[in-house]
Amino acid sequence: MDREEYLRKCSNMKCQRVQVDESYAPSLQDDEMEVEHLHAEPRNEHGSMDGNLASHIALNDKDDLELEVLDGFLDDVEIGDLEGTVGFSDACGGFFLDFDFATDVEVLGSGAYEDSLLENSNSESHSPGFSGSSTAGGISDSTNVPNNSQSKCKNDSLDETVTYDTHGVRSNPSQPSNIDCMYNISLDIQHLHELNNDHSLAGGILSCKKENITGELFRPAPSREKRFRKPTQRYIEESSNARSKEKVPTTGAKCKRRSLSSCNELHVRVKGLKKIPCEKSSNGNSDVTLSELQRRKKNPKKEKLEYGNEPSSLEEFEDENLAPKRCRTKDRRKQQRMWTIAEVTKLVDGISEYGVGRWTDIQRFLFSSSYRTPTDIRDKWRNLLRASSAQKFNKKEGEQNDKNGPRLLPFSVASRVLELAKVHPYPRRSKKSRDRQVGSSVIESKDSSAVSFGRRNVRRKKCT
DNA sequence: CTTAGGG
DNA sequence: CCCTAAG
Repeated sequence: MDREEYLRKCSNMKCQRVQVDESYAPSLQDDEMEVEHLHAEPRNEHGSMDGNLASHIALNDKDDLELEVLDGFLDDVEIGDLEGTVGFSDACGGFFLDFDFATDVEVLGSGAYEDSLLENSNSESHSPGFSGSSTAGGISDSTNVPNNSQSKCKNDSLDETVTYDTHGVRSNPSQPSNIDCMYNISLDIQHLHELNNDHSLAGGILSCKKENITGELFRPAPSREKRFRKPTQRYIEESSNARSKEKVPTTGAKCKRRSLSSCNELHVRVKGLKKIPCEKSSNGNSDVTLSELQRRKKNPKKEKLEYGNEPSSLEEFEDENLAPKRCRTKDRRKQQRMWTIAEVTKLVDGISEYGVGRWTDIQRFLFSSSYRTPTDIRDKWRNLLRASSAQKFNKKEGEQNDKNGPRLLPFSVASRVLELAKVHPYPRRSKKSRDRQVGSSVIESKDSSAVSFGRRNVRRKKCT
C-alpha cells in the first residue's frame, strides 16, 4: 500500500539520521552527552518530528479530533523550525519549549513510557510499519521482545539519574518538569540507539506524541511567549507591586506565566548541567529575583537584630521622624536609620584601629550585631568627613549656624574624625592623583634643580 | 565578594 | 541608602 510505503520512507529517513548520530556519538552513557546531543542538532530533531507527524497524520486521518490536535502541533513545529534558522540558541530554546508543551511528562515518565518503548520494539519486530503505534499506550507485554531485559536495564539506570536530577530541580514531583521531558526524550533516543533499531526512533517519538495527545488536552502551545524580552528590574518591581493590587489573573495568563518560569528554569538547569551559553534574558531574570530575594530576606533579619541591639532614645526619635519619609519613598529602600553617637564613636574607633577602607573588618568586629553593612559604614564615614570639615569651617566662620545644621556631631567626635582624616585620607589617592602628585613633585624637583643648576639646564637646552 | 564612587 | 563598575 502507498501508505505503508510512505511510512517506510519516513522511517528510513529517521534511520539515516540515527546512524549519523551514532557515528559521532557512539556511546551515550552519561546525561551530559545526551543533553549536548540534543543541543547539537535541534533542527534534525525538528525535521524528524515533522516527518513523524506527517506520517502520523497520514496514518490516523480517520481520527478527526487527533487530526485537529496534530494540526495545531504541526503548525507549532513548523514555526519552531522556521525559528531554528534564526540562531542556534534560539533554535534550541524553541525546540525544547515546543516539545515540553507538547508532551505530558507524567505519562512519559511513568510506566507508559516503557510501554511505548516496548511497543516500539514490538512493532519493529512484527512489521516495519507503524500499525502498532497507532494504538499506542495500551500494549505492554514484555515477553515478546527478546532484547527487552537489556534495554530495560539501561533504561532503569538512566531513570535513576533522571529522578535524581528532577529532585535537584524542584521539590514537587507532581508537576511536570521540562527536565524530565528532555531527559525522557534523550533516553528514548539512547534507548533506540541501543536497540540499533531503524524504525524505532520514528515510532518512539510518534508514540510520545500520541501519549501526550491522548493523555491530556492539547494546550495551545505558548512557545511564542518565551521569546518575549525579559522585563527590566524596575518593571518587575513595579509590576509586582501593581499586581498585588490587581485582580487575580485569568487562567490563561497564569498558564503563560508558569510556562515562562518553567522555560527559564529549564534554561538555567541546562546551563548548570552543561554550561551551555544561555540566553541572557534568563540570566538576568534569575539574577534579579535572586537579589530581590536576598533583599527581602535581609530585611526581617535586620529588624530582629535591631531590637536586641541598643535602642537609644535618640535613635527611636529619629526613626519616628523618618518613618513617614520611608513610607513615602519606594518600598525597596531600606529603612533609614540615623547613626547614634555611640555608633559614630564605634566607627571612629574601628577606623583608627583597622584603618580606612577596611569596612568589612570594621563591620565584622564592631558592628557584627548591627544592621550596618560595610557600605553603610563607609557612607557614614564619608558623611562624617564632610560634616567634620564643614563643622570646622563653620567654627572658623562662627558658630551661629547651629540651627541650620540638622545635627551637629560633638566636638570630640569631630576632632577625632578630623585627626583620622589627616592620618587616613578617605578618598585614598587614586592612581591619577598620585601620578599628578608625582608629576608635581617632579616638576618641583625640576624647578629646584633648575634653580640650583640653572646654568647647566640652560646650557643643556642650548646644546640640544 | 569587597571597595569606591556617584546619585 | 542605592546602584554599579572595577579589582
